[in-house]
Amino acid sequence: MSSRNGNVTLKDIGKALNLSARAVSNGLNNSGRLAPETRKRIIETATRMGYVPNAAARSLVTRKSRFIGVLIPYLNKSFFCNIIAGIGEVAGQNGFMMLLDSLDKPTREQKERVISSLMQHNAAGVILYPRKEDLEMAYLIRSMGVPVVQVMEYMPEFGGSSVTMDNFKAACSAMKHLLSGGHTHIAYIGHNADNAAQQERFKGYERCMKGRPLQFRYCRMTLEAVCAMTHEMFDEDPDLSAVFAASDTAALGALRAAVERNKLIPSQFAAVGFSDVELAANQILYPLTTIVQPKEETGIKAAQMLLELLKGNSVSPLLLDAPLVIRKSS
Amino acid sequence: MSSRNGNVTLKDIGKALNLSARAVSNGLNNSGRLAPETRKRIIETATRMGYVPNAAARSLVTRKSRFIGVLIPYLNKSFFCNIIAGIGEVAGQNGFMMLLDSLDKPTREQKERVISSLMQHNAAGVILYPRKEDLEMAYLIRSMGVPVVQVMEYMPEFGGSSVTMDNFKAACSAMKHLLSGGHTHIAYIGHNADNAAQQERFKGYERCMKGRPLQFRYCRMTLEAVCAMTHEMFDEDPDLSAVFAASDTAALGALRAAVERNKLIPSQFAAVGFSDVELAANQILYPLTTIVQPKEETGIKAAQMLLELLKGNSVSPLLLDAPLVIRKSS
DNA sequence: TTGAAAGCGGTACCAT
DNA sequence: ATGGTACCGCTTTCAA
Repeated sequence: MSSRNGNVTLKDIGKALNLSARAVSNGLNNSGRLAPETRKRIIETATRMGYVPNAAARSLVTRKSRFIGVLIPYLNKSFFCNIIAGIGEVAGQNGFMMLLDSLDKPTREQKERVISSLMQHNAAGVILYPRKEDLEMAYLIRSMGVPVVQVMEYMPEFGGSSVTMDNFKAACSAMKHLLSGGHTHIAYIGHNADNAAQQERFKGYERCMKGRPLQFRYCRMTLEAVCAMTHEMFDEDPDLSAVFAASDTAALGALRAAVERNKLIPSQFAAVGFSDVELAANQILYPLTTIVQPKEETGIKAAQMLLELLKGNSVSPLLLDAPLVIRKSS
Repeated sequence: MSSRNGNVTLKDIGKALNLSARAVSNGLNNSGRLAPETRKRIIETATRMGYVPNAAARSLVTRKSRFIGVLIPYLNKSFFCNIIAGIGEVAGQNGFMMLLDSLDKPTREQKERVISSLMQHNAAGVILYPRKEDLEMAYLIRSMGVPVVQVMEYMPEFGGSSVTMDNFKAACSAMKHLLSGGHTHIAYIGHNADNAAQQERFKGYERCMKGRPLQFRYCRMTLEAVCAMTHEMFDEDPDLSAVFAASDTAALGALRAAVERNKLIPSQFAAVGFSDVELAANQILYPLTTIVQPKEETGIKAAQMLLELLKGNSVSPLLLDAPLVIRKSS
């Protein structure tokens, strides 16, 4: 009698209209055969009585759900939130909900919990920001018959559907920009070398340097660590005048080192980052030139792709453009 | 036969052990009376067979769910992600999932969709970052018998459980810090005045100014807008030497204006922000002194509070401390 | 201590 | 075109 969940069932509506539950179900779902007149009366009465379908009951019998599992490494970084925001938008518009799980702790226990929650709720599909260590989990999910869409990164061993961006091309556009600024001593700062996207960025750097002496380092992506490392690079090559970094934080760290050495930005030192996270544009002094990873768009496209997959349609991998936005750091 | 959702049911396990479904259910849930020996065998067999409970079936019969609705204004800001990360952590540890909804579009349609999704899935409880315009929705949720915990902000008209922070006290600690730095011409920059938290921050400013002439503005919280406005304030009061802002972005905007006027930071101009979002610490030149809103902790405590509520325990509103972190902007 | 059976709210198949 | 009915997987009440 409590109004929890409306407590109005199909049976109730049927009783009110002298119809069977089945008729009401068909009426509301636009399925089956039904006199248009009846259908109309059903819909009217349902809204009047405040009917709300029970997702659990429906899911139980259809063996389907309207849940999209969303698996990302971290929840508390704006980068991932932006992707999620895109997914959530499309999901919501289509009556789907996200089941969010972060994979920050790569323990066996956490992975099992994630898989378990997806299975318990019978997730219809999964959107995954993949990392090497998640490969096994991805296979497990697929083996349950659940379609997986990879976003932003891509595990070629796993294959399948994906929404990614052209890291090589993006890196080249960043490099061309620096080269056209007259820089010749350009260093690359990356995060790790065993990740496809990062490798592509480095390849873009390498290619555009066309045989000029390379200078590159891999470093933990904190302002402080990168700053210290950039000082080392200055010591090594006093003519270093630009950095292309595989992340925004790294680019900012390099800029800090340059500022500490009293170099003028951007004439004596320039930096280009990668991602366009919150930090990039919101610098007091040197808003960062960077590659704009289309985070929200990636989420949107991935959700749309997954919905197509769920309809049984086939889809092709999608490669989005990542433009360069030029600000004051270059 | 497909391994989707394991497809192993209680009945299957019962068959394998020559037990009834009920016995198995009781065995796995540690409920009912059962021989300890039997219980052990049940659990063993269940794990061996890869049993995964069907959340829909359980929810259907118990009329409960293990979903926590999480309602926030925006998904694509790090501030809210940090709160969500805290909630998700506790939820996951307790077998709950978040149902995330953002209320960015304050249309009737979006609100109905949000309510509908909560009802369809029979959300056990809701964590809400409240804004004035969400009051009606909050009442609606409560009227369905669903407990609501407010986080970060607080609608006194609505009352009930909450995890917030002492904005007045925090503002005072920021002001004391500025005053102890010798500043006397201190301005306040706020966002809007019809929000309890913001009002408290202003009150803290006002109180600490102890009758000194106040200078305060309300402004859209973008770096550019605040920067322009700060220039106006400098024109009005050339002795202005510090700003206490109700947000980090605003503080950064003020700093930019000061830098543009060639003021030395922090000796000639100081700024203190509010929140400690990603941007604050990650500035190339002037990492921001700011009040640290305990975002993740707020999420954690709110989730724990909601779980207590769901157990039928009573809880008291929680007021967290928000420390000042001193960086280079002051 | 355990089994049998009913029923949660839907959907789908089989009649009529 | 519509109604009756079985059943999805689980919990719970009643019997044994």
